[in-house]
Formats: sequence, C-alpha cells, structure tokens
Amino acid sequence: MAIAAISAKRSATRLPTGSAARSFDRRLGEILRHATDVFYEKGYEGASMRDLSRASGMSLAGLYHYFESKEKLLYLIQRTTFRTIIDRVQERLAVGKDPEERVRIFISNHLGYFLANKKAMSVLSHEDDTLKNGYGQEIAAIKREYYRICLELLEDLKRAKGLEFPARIAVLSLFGMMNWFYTWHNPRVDADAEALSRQMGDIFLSGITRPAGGTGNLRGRRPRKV
Amino acid sequence: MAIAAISAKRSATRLPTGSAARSFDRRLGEILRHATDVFYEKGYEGASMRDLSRASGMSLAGLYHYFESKEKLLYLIQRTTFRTIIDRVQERLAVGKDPEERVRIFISNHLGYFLANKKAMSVLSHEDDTLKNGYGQEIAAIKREYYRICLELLEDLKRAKGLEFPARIAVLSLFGMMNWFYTWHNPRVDADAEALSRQMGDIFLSGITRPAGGTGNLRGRRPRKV
DNA sequence: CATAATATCGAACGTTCGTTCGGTATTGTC
DNA sequence: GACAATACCGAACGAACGTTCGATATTATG
Repeated sequence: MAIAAISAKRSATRLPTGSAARSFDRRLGEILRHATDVFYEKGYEGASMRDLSRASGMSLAGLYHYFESKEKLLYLIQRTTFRTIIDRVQERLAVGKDPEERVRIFISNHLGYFLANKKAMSVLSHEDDTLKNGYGQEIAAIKREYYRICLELLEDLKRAKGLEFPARIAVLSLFGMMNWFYTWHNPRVDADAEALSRQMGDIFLSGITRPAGGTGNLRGRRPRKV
Repeated sequence: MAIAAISAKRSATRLPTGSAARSFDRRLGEILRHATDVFYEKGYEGASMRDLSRASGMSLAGLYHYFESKEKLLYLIQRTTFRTIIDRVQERLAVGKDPEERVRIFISNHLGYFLANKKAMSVLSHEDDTLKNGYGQEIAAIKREYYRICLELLEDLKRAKGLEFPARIAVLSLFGMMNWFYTWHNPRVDADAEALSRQMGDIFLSGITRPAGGTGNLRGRRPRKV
C-alpha cells in the first residue's frame, strides 16, 4: 500500500529513530488495510471504531495511538490510494507517445488498480464527499489533479486528430464508466482488468473519435424532448 | 412525487375513508421530500431522525405516526423514485420505433429525470447497497427490472444493426456515465438535460455502433499490459 | 355535541457512538 | 540492568442514536 512515512500522529515531539518509525508505519498500514475492509463493508458512517478495533485485533483505545480520529483514518486511506494511482499512471504515461495509446494507458491503469485494490478504490469513490473542511479540501485537490491529467490526455487527442467533442463531459463520462463498476463487477462473471480496459476503451474511444463537424448527433437524428 | 396510496403504516386496522387516506399520503409525501433532502446532504447513515424531525418541522415522535423505521423511509424513497422513472421510460418508449432512437429515449429519460429530481436520484445511487434483507431485496428486484429494460434496448440495437459488443459491459458503462454525474454536475456550468443527453448519447452510441469483426480494438492497437 | 379516530408531542428508554484517561506491558538504548 | 520511550489496554465519559410510551390536541362522524 506504500504508506511510507505517513506520520499520522507525530509532529510535536522529536521524530523517533528510523527503525521505530518504520515499525510504526508498518503497523499503521495494517490498520489502514483493515479499516478499508470495514469501510467497504459498512460505509464510513456505518462503521464504528469498535468495528475497526475488532477487525484489526487491537483495542479501541490502542487504535488512537496511531491516528487521532476516525476522520483522519478515512483521510489517510483516501490520500494514500489517490497518490498511488496518480504516481502509477504518470510512471506509465512516460512511455506512451501516441495520444490514443495514452488514453488507453490511463483507462488500463485506472481499471487495473481498481480491480487489484477494489475495496480501497470503492471507499475512495463512495465516500467521495464524506470528508469536510481541511481534509476534504486536500482530497478534493488531489482529485482535481487526477481529473486534470485525464482532461489533458483528451485535449491532446482532440488536437492530434482534429476532433470535436465536449472534453469535460467526456472526461466525466469516462470516470463514470470506470468508477461505477465497483457497484456491479463480479470477478466470477466479468472479464479481467485487461479485457475490461479494452472493452471500455473501445466504447469510449470510438465514441469520441467520431469525425468533427455536424450536430454531433448520429445521422442528424434528434432525441424526443423530455 | 406520486406517492398515491403508499400506505406506509396501515395494514392491521380497517382502512380509513378516502379523504383521510389522501391527507395521510400527502403528509407522508412531504416528509419523504424533506427526508430526501436530508439524506442527500448527510447520507443515510449520517442523517439522524432528529435531523429529519427538524427538516420536516414535525416532532421526533410524530414522525413515527407515518412510518415505522428510518429504514422504511429510505425504502419508500427508493421505491417511489425507481417506480416513477420506470413508468416514465416505458411510457416514452411506447412511441419510439427505431432501435437507436429508443436507446436515446432511455438516456434522455434517465438524465432528464435525474436533473429534475437530483436529490432523490442521488439517494438512489449513493445508497445503492444500504438496505438489507427484505427491503434491500425488493429494491434490488426493481433495479434489475430497470437494468433489463436497458439491456433489451441494446440487444435490439445489436440485432438490428448487426453489431458486436459486450452488452452487459455496455449497459453498465452507460449506467456509470449517467449515474456518476450527480457527483459533478453543476447547473451553472453544465448543459441542460437535453444537451447532456445528446452528448452522452453521442459518446455512447457511436462507441458501440462500430462495425462488427476484428479484435474489437481500434486499429488493432493493444494497450500495454498493466 | 358527544365520541371515536387521527395527529401530534415531550420525555424518556436502553444502546451505541467517538474519544479520553490513567495506567501497565513491551521494547530499544546506554 | 536501569531508564526512557513506545505500544497497548480496560474502563469510563458525555453525547447522540433510533425508537417507544403515555398523554394531549385536533379533526371527522353520528
């Protein structure tokens, strides 16, 4: 989960030595993992600190040695997950040249990470608006950063191919397709990450790579007013 | 909201006369509307009965005259919303002949209703898995009914045009696009229901109406393994 | 106008909530 | 092995939770 040096509850006192810090972070990581499971099962509000205590095999009071509040715990989970997926996609984008391939890399990275870390990503999606004030703003900023990466990939694609489509709607539609799937994906029925990425990529990419011009409506047909 | 004869809390005793029943249902409808607002703002678990009492201007105990539990309240909101949107789409589909037009009608109905009833639909989406046991099964059954309508529209389209695409993934991608948008839609920035339906319809429909055959991957390009 | 049914309420019930306190094990350092 | 820092815990705190009870207004019906 790559929690290195999260330092959830150290600031006032002198930092401890290296090995102690490492063991602290390792233990905190375990707690975060268990908390992710519980938040995934019961939702943030529905999960109690006693649930977390039970799941992580640590006493209720003992948990507070590692973080100062339930809110901070959700914040740490969301931040770690977001940062990791952003780091990974940037790493992978470094080797992609073709604009369309780069969009596929983004999709494949997102779905691949989602499938491999279903619970954490579900908590990220489902508790999207749960955090308020400071923590909420920080997470929102990271989310914007991630959104912007995707937006720029699509803008590049538009430029390179001379396409015309509303980029904002396209980005958010893509995120919708990808993020919604935690509500239905069944590993026994549905394809794996690679096939899923190809399928969704096909739908999305051929959806936006229509040639420019016209009303943007297929064969000029207009939907009935609703 | 069309709550007619919901009868949230009547079964044992003889049913009251028409006018009394009507006033009961009207009041219950008001409570459901206020509860929808509160659930939208704070989430189901995060909203307390005292919040609902404050929002609807009725005492805490008084609420229980109209329904027997907080759970039932969410159930009533979800059932009413679902039934209404299903009724409407079936009404509108009755006049559509062309398979593609029918898919557009479905999209336009969903987004149009979503925009006009943003809070109720958000509660439907966000509290997707909140209800357990009996209530949960009932809502899940209605959801399957709605899913099936959309699936059959896409199967019809496949047949009519000789297309090849994974219908299940397509349906769920479409629902993803449409349902995710409550997390980002801003009426001051984003288009209205009609334009939004056209844009999403364009992306989705030209996404799935690629000609059949081949790997299903654009220009044979394969995404890097993740 | 009496009377039954409906609508509404203040107060309380028992439970669970997130968090804290004071303390004891356990561990690392010299 | 002494000593300080770290890790952990049982018990409790006050607040908030969903729900119920007994009673009183309000309304509809004869």
